[in-house]
Amino acid sequence: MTFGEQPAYLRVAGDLRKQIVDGSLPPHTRLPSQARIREEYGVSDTVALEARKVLMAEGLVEGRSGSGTYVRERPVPRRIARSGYRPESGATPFRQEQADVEARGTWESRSEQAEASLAVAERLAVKPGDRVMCTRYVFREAGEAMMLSTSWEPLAVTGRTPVMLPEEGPLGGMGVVERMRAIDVIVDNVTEEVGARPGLAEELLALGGVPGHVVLVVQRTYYASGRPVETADVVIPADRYQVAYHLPVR
Amino acid sequence: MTFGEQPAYLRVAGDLRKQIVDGSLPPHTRLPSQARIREEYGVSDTVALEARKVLMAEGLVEGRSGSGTYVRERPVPRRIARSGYRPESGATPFRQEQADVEARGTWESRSEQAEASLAVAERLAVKPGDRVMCTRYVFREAGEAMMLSTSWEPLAVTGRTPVMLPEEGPLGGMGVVERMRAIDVIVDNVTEEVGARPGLAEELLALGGVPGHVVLVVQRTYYASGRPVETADVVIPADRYQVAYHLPVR
DNA sequence: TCGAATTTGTGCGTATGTATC
DNA sequence: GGATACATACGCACAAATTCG
Repeated sequence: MTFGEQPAYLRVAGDLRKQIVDGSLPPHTRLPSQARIREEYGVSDTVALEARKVLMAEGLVEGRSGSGTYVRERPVPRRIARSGYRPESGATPFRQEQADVEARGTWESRSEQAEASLAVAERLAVKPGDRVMCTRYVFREAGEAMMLSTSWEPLAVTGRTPVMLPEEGPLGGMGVVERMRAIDVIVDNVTEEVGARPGLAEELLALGGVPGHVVLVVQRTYYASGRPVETADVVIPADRYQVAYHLPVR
Repeated sequence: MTFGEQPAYLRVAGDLRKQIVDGSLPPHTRLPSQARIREEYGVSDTVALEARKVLMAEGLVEGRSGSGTYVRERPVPRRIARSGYRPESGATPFRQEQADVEARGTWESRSEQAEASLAVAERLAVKPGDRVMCTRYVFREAGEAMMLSTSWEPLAVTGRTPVMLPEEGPLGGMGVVERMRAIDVIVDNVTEEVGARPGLAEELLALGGVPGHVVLVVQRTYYASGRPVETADVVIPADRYQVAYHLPVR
């Protein structure tokens, strides 16, 4: 029966997907049951099942045992600006400006001294086991957790200075660049490496997500004259946020 | 037969997974065929199949039709540089330099005129239905598909010029900035919005993945004096690549 | 409260196509 | 060409959860 090119279950999944994305199957509606799919498309039970599985794997629908398969809501992700660069003229129509999440909501943090792991040591260009200050953050936006961050700073840089603890003292909570400048460390570069993966159970617990949700992971490292002075892992739920960069060309 | 707690296919998948992660089934080795799994675990063909599918969905193994199911290598994701900024001094120890994927491998493309959808029109600051040139790319790195890209350019900018078709003429395949410069459009800004989601079945088919795998999606827009001149959706498999930005501070 | 119908999730057996060795 | 193995497909069965009369 497969005289066509594409497997039957992909054809069925594709048709249902089209109905979902074009809005004829809006969120929270039930899509046809396995039995109805079988009838309407003239396919077997296995094909109908496999097609549903494809859509579930894509996160478009969610199966509820005994009830049905429902179209999931997909909120438009908001943008989190990740670059200090801003256009010079005030009136440019960059979309970015419209929906930027204000960098500062509320946050909690906890700092502790630790020894640099292999991975952190490499990122900070120190030896594994060197003392670092490790700080964990939970950032909230309107009460809702929007990102987790774990930051490491070599004590070789901040040790025995007023800014050793990121969230204490007169410059507490001021940001890496400002704090470093206070001890005459001029941050002039930053690298951000953006990856993505399924969120870990603990992360999604903190972020109010569901197991299987995707998270963005930003590995950020600040440099002062080529020397790394801080590195951080930022974990962001990808269904609610994206990260935006604005760069000059040439 | 399911007197245990968890489904049989999960039990089988779990046992095989353990052998993979603890190294007794190293990369490139073949795991037992469906028939052998059926015998060794005393389960049906369906369960053996389902167990293999779980491992494939997790990206741990890869099925090769007619040959077997093989344990995949799990390389550290490589970095794709997304910014033209480079440090001035040649000897800086930025990790970024070490593993950058060379921007140009091989690629295929197909262009066609189309009408701007609502979303594309907004990104290009044109009216929905305006004519645009739509080009789809598949980029390959050592033969393996590493990213998909769909690009839109308003014909109001490139129409009736030598660079209307991105991949033809003397500047074919030269990149947006160069092509635009040839018609006196000076690209001076770019925004990149990075999100992530489960890949669609067709995307993962093209990228050699499996339904459910995570992809990074970069929405890139080039601007010339505040006017959008090109926008693109770049789809990248997140298990193999991450995107790297290198930015000056202040 | 009870029970019947529906629906998903899981499992079984089989058949065929097709890629690889 | 033949043997092997995966990929797709069909049909069926049953348990658990949900819904509804």
